[in-house]
Amino acid sequence: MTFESTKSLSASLEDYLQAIFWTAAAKGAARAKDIARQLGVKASSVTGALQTLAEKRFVHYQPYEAITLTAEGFDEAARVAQRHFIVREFFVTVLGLDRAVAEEEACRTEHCLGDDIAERLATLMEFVKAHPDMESGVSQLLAERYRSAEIPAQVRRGLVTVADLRSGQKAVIVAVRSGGALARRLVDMGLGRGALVEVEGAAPTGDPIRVKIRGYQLALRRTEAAVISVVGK
Amino acid sequence: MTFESTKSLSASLEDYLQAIFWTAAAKGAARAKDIARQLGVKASSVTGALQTLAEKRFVHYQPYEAITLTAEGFDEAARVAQRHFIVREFFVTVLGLDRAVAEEEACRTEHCLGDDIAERLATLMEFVKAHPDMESGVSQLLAERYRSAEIPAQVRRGLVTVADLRSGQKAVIVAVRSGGALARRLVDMGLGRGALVEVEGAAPTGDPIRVKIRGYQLALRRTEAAVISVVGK
DNA sequence: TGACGGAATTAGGCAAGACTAATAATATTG
DNA sequence: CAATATTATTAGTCTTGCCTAATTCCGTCA
Repeated sequence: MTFESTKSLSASLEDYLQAIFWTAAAKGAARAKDIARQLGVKASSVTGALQTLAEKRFVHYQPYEAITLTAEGFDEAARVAQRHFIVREFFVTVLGLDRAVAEEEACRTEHCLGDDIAERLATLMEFVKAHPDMESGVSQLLAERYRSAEIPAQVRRGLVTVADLRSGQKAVIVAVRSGGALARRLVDMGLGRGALVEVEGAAPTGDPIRVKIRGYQLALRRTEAAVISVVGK
Repeated sequence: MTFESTKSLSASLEDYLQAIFWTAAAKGAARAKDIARQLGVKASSVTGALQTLAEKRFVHYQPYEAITLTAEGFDEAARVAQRHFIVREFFVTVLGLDRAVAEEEACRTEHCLGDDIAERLATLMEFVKAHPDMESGVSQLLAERYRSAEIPAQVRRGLVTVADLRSGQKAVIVAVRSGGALARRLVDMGLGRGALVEVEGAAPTGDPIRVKIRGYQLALRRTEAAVISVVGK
């Protein structure tokens, strides 16, 4: 028994499908050469990919003839292209990325996001566009945070702290951002780089926060928790 | 001349690094067996990956001994883990995804998003949390749109239409969502499934929209444009 | 119609990353 | 301390996806 056709496509095959999609839309059909040029691969690689896609019934392929998509191939290509489009527009309009950068990132992201997420992103984008105050609020916050190329590394450090974790969550400490005595005291308590902390709970006010580290329980003031940068699990 | 260490890691090696990161945080060091179990691979695959990671100076590795991360390995692992965390939390808190689904999607997405985008997502998430009206507005919109599992396919069709495109953008038509006479008229004008349209411009009011199709220019009323589902380029 | 040039295909190689099977090292335990 | 059990490593295979080099096909033009 042979399984000659599987539904799911690799990132690479999705790229071939998209190249055919756009070329066929513009010219009626694609030639191997067009595809090779678009994807930056050699013609022989295209032949191989076409054979695989034909086995999976996504393209009409006869050696030496023009290539077109089957109905399933068209649907599949349209889905990938739609994800690409939505993700890129989201990166540009909501996250304020440069168009060229967004395009490049979208080329990778289109292969790893499900349709479901792409649709939700589109909905979010629509919502943001419909509320100009939010659009400007977000873009202003992003702009002031990423004004300088130097900033991101600083921001990254402080993005998530023990104070941001939910009850029951575990995290690894990556830095204690505080000079002098406080930092030393925290490190002495075991709260150093690489240590695993688990948030046990917090008082209703959110202060203090009970954490567990190396088996010991500890109560941290919110101000202390907020200087401990972590990576959450 | 040999190049024994390259900076960039494959998705697979990033996974190994993360597995070591979490295990080492919990137990001080990792064993090949732990890693194999976490990643669902055989022990022999782990050995291979460790050799590669050791060459790249991301892990301290001596055959048969416990495995720990180097300083660079820790940084790299923390960055991947941070992307994972941010993306998952974004999927859950902003996009309203189920935690389990979000976790799974994050496992793939962590490898294809740049740190820059992850940070911007975190900023957006922070903004949303700080504006309860936005949070509830988005979640309400998402909830009513994805109430039923049947809906997504319907939604997908109508997500992007000719009316949503910017001037100069190209797109492929995937469906004309209109019964009877209008659909027939549009298809007769060449606006059928698979056709490439290019938006030439729109009147200041956004109506009518001038498009080019197969070399011909055409003016579409906004109501017409809005029933033509496309995939944007 | 036959020869040429460009385009496409085949054949064979290489790297990554998984696997199995066999072997070697370490741990455990009587 | 030796026998056994567990864990890790090596060796060799398979698949995917790219490559180069050699060959084959097709259209054009003299």
